[in-house]
Amino acid sequence: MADGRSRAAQKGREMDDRKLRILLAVIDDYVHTAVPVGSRTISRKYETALSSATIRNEMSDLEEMGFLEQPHVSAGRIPTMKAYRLYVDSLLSGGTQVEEADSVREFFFDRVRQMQDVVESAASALSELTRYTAVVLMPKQLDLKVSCLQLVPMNTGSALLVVITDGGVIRNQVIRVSENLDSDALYAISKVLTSRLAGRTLQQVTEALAIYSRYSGADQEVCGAIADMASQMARQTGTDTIAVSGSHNILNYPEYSDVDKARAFLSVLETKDKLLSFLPEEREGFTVRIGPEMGLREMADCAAVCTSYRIGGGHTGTVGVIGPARMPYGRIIGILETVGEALTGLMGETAR
Amino acid sequence: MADGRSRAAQKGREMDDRKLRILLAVIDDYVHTAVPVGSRTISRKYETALSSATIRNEMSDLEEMGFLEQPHVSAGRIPTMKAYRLYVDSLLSGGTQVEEADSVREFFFDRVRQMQDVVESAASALSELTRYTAVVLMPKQLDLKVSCLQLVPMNTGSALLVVITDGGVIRNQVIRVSENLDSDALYAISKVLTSRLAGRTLQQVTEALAIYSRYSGADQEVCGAIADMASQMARQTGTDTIAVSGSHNILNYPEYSDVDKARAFLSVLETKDKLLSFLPEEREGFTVRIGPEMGLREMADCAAVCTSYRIGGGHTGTVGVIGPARMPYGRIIGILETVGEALTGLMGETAR
DNA sequence: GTTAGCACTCTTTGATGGTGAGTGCTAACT
DNA sequence: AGTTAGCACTCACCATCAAAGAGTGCTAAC
Repeated sequence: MADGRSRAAQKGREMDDRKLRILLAVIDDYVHTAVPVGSRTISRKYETALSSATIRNEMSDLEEMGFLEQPHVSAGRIPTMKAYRLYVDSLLSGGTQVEEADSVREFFFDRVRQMQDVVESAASALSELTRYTAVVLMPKQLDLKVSCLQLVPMNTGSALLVVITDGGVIRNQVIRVSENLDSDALYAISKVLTSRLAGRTLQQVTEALAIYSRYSGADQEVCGAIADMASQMARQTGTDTIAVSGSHNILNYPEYSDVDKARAFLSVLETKDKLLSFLPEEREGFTVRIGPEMGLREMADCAAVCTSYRIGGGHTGTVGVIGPARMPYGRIIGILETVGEALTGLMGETAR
Repeated sequence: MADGRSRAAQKGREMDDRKLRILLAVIDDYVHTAVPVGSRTISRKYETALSSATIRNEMSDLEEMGFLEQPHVSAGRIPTMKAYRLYVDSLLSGGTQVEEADSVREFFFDRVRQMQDVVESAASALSELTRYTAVVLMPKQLDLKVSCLQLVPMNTGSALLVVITDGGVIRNQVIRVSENLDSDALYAISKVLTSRLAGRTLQQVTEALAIYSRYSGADQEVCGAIADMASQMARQTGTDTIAVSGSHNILNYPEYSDVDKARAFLSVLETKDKLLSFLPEEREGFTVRIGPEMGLREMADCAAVCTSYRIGGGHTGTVGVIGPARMPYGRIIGILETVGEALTGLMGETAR
């Protein structure tokens, strides 16, 4: 029994180069066909030098090692979550191929560029490119500082309040103002407001205005509206803003030909909390969650590939792709890298 | 043969009150259960005074008249598109019940209100309330007139250009400006621009700026950007802006338990042209397209219920619900009425 | 260490027969 | 005449069963 642990007996249980090649071949084939892959397939399509029997032996070992499994005893093998994990890890350690950079950029240029818009078109571009579900998360920005406030006249009695923050986040809202304020008067108010409030966080603006409005009788109305908006912005930028696109792409994949499964998947995407639960905290590089790592029963056979992008002020957002565990990770990571870079670029531009 | 057309022979083919009641009962039952309904069901649940045999005779007549059909010879009956049409027409001629007004309004109030946002939250509210797919169309506005242009300083070298039109449509974009323009200088430019351009349509603004920029050397950059934006806005507001929400609700209904059907449905929603093809031109009241009236093979067993809402300037947008032909039209129409009114209210507010 | 051969397993597919819901028709009833 | 009971008939649905095919594990030979 003691030599059950000897080198010879262990031999079959160690990962060697050939085993790895076979495993990758199985993964590759399964990713494309979604059909359990048999030894003969590998023998003919990938390792033509080896016979199916040899492959069979190796696959048997790989199964014992936990990288493959059989849906039933006489079907081919399919990769386990552990196999995908290995596969992804090997991808991430090497460099990733970037080929689709051009088409990615094309997707962006035609569109209006403002924070929200950018986030949405990024999601839509990403889902179209990958044919999976794309998620883009706007960074939380609890410490946004106001850099400019301006009132733009609309009709008499109403004006558009524009707030610009250092992160480049722009928000505007229509407010009611006293009817005898013309364009110049509004501008004068804007200047005063900006000089007093610039550099403060949204939270501080809310507080400051509560005090300020006591002293200025006439503009009380305006101050109230601004305070409202500031606190609303603070709330909004403190919460996560999410853009999801291409959620129905999931229907293209046979693992979701069961409508109930598809519905479960889609309903997770609708539930902000659940969605956030498996999107990683901001961090460098790529994060890949596979199967149980997602932490949700409904997502037990899914995977999520995420990366982060930067906007001004040290804030980072998250962008990712969600699909069945059987995904072409290499391609996804390549696309995601480009999209992440494009986002960093565009957000920078908007923010500057 | 001539008296084959006599009153007696025709008798069974005329719609009388009892036939109508039975037809409505079949529709009602089928709408809720999605199962072909048999004579016995009607006899027990609806027309308890009549025996199943009598119902059977009437249903047979109704089938001959084209209001009912049998999926196969010994199944119950299901309503035809013609039946839904009759049903909807009778609903529309009477008043509609509005019960859910409160919950509709609640849905709106928490949200940011700006044109685009309003349209989107309307779609989302509508789909959540009805559990069907909701579509909201922003009105085309080819004749929008600029009422105000203003440059708001951001960092040095860039400014936010805000354009306000008479329809209340607000658009803003970051543009680069000469670095030695401070807040006051930008305001001065804004005043000049507004005074020269106010009242013109976006198209005219584009043209005017092409000329104007020849004379003013320094601000050429700014003018170019404005011209760009104006033409972009003109293009955008000339095109239809569509918000679709709850498209996956379709999966809740058994007629779409076939994934291929669901996919076909969803892909229509993604194709702007197809989507627009069955949304009615602006018109008063409710429009209901049923089955073949949709004009798309993929939508042959669907229905769309639409109504319109008004924004300032005589423009009207469209809001609608899409689902299987088997829909609780009464409820849908009620909800749609409230949403339409709410939209008219909110858009008015934004626009004023 | 690799491969050919073979028995075995288990899904898939198609055919078969029974069951039940629902109909149409006829004859009797009001 | 309109309504109802009764009955034969049809057809989807379901379970059962057998044949086919794909793929494996094991053994023996190379």
